[in-house]
Amino acid sequence: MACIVIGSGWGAGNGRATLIDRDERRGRALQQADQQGGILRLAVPVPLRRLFDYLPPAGVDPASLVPGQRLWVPFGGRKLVAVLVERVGESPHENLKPALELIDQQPLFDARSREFMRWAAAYYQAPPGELYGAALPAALRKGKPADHWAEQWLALTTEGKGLPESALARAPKQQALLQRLLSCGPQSRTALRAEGVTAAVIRALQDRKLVAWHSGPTVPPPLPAARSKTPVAEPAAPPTLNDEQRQVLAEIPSEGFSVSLLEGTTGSGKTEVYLRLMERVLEAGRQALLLVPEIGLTPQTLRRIAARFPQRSIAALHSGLAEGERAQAWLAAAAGQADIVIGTRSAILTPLPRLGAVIVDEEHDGSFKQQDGVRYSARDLAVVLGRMAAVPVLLGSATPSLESLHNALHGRYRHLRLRYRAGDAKPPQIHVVPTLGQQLEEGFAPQVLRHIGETLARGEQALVFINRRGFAPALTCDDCGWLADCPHCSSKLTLHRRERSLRCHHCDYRRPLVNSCPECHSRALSALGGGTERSEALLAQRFADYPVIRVDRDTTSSKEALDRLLAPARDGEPCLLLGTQMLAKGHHLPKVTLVVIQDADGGLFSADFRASERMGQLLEQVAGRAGRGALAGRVLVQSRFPEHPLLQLLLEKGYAAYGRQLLRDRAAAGLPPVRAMALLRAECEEPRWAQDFLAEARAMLESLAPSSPQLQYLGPVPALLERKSGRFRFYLQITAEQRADLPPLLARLCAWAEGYRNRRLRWAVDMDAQELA
DNA sequence: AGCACGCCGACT
DNA sequence: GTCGGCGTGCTC
Repeated sequence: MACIVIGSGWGAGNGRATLIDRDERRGRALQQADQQGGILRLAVPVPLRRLFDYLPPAGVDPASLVPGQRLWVPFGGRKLVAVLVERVGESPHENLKPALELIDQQPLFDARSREFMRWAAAYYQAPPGELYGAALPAALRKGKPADHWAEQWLALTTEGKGLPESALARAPKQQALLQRLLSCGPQSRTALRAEGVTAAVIRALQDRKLVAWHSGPTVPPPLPAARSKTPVAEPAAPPTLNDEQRQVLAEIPSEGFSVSLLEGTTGSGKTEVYLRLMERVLEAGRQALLLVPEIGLTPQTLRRIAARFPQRSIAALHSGLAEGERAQAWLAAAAGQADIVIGTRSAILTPLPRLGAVIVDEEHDGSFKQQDGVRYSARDLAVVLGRMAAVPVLLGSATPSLESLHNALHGRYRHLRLRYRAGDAKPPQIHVVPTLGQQLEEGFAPQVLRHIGETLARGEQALVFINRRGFAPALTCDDCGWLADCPHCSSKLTLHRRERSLRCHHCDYRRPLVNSCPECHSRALSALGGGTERSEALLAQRFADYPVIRVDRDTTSSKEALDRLLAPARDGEPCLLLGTQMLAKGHHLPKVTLVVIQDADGGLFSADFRASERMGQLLEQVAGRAGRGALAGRVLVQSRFPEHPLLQLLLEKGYAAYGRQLLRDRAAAGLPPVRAMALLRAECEEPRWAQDFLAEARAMLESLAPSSPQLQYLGPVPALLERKSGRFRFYLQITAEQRADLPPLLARLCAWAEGYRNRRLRWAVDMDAQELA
């Protein structure tokens, strides 16, 4: 019998439509009343936009199968870890296979988390199995048992609790630990290890049967009341709030769903607002989730929060963790044990049963949008999660994304502002330095070099921002005009002089540097343009008496390396920092009083409509580096077009006014966030095939939903980088007045594309795409 | 995605 | 005669 599947992407057997079908189903339901929910509907980690039905594994009591657990399942000749999403009474499929083995006794994903995943999969057209895969840490994704990683908690036994305070006077370390357990409740093994409590001390108390280890979920999180008296470590004294901060906090509701956009200048004390909101959440006995950009999860950030909440269990989820540590932190979060969960993008997918608030720091940051695989935006999902959990969401930034600004200006988000820099820091003075017609030295105007020299001579620090790494972005032959380009991409090779190589920044191609032209053998080769390496050479020679520190992906392999590089700058000695975006964010460098932006023009004339937004954010963030301490800051912006109205607006009125103007431009052009946008991307070694696929997709869509003011199509158009790693890339752009119109349309599009026969073609649907690259 | 099955070229 | 290329189809 034909089964009509409604195009929700969750096709396994819902949506039978006719009366006859309904009658039949009633009959079947009666027949199967005794095995209600006897079929398991699972998310299997394959790139297919549907769930798969199985029978319970042999020898497992069906009553012990609960949605949210993992099971091993046979799948087309292999064995995979799947997540039980729901139990159903019947399946449209015949010959269901039994699952192989139940992995978890306790479910890992609670009901709200599963509903959240369902929503996200439908919105982003993501295969549910891949979304669950993205949520799980690697160890659990591979089927490792959860209890293996569960946190161990040290707790007092009944005898231990009954002990007088004066006990063990001759063993001060044991006494201190007992006191700690008495006043703070059970302590995790990691916390104790971090504080230097030795195994010998614990063993001694264990032998006296005063304390015992418990694993993971069996120990409930200690009650807040039990911890507040006699804390072992005195919490770092919270700074007093200024009037603005107090007012902002008063406006963030404690209960129920709300979204607040906190637009706060660099140094205005956003972090303190986050900490106070977290405090409020923790006091209510709930979990706080803090999302930070990839670069923002530094040991300092963690230390600051740990120092503020010494009694609380904090789970940090980031890529730097070993597999086991990550699984442990994730499980602590999912079991509701961790009070504070801090993480990058994927942390939004972690189940948090006691969630009390979601905070997104630097919400404009591009790293919140996943660029491959499941293309979700953690910032946007934070708002969805807040709605589902009925808790407040706080989005913070000095330079809000136009998406959030748009929502705030339309009253969908509360718009909160922090305008004053805390302490006595003053806002920096910004000047444009015209470069057209000037005699530049490796891209620097003479007066800029003079200012750098004066700054260093005063014993202060200068920061030079250059948007390009390497020595030069192109190498050419002066005699025949040969240009070194990438054999796999439509791009030029970047010259790296130290490495003596030519490298493509879009794929992993690299070749040794040549010193004569491969075409005409002329030795007259010229490096065109400049990057960080070239500027470093000039500045190091010009300011030889001072350390010149270059920070880009080539000098800085890890967060630790960045920390090490920046150490002299933090010590406050006069030095010159130069680098790429990496330098723009987060580091507190009070001795920096001069910031130079070598070239602001890239953002003014780009084919990517978001370039101007990013340029404004970058400029504001970089300028925020100047004068964070007591010293006044100065920002010099080099531009060939000092009169450009956008640049003028940004420099004279600041990012707030600039952002509003960009929003008006986006509205006029019918672009996001004023209209919703999705892309169908296609790439193929044979460009014709990608274009044909997209053209057919467009024809299919137009027959389904004709183009109108509400819904518009553009394309196929070539991507900004037309060829990458040997594949030609094109996209079809779909914009809609109503965001909600897109997901159902995209579901039909995916259903169509899944049936498209061309194995060499790769395609992807990108809802709310951030890059046209 | 992965893995089977299937049908045409150069090799122990 | 087979080993193996990758095109096609399927995974509850």
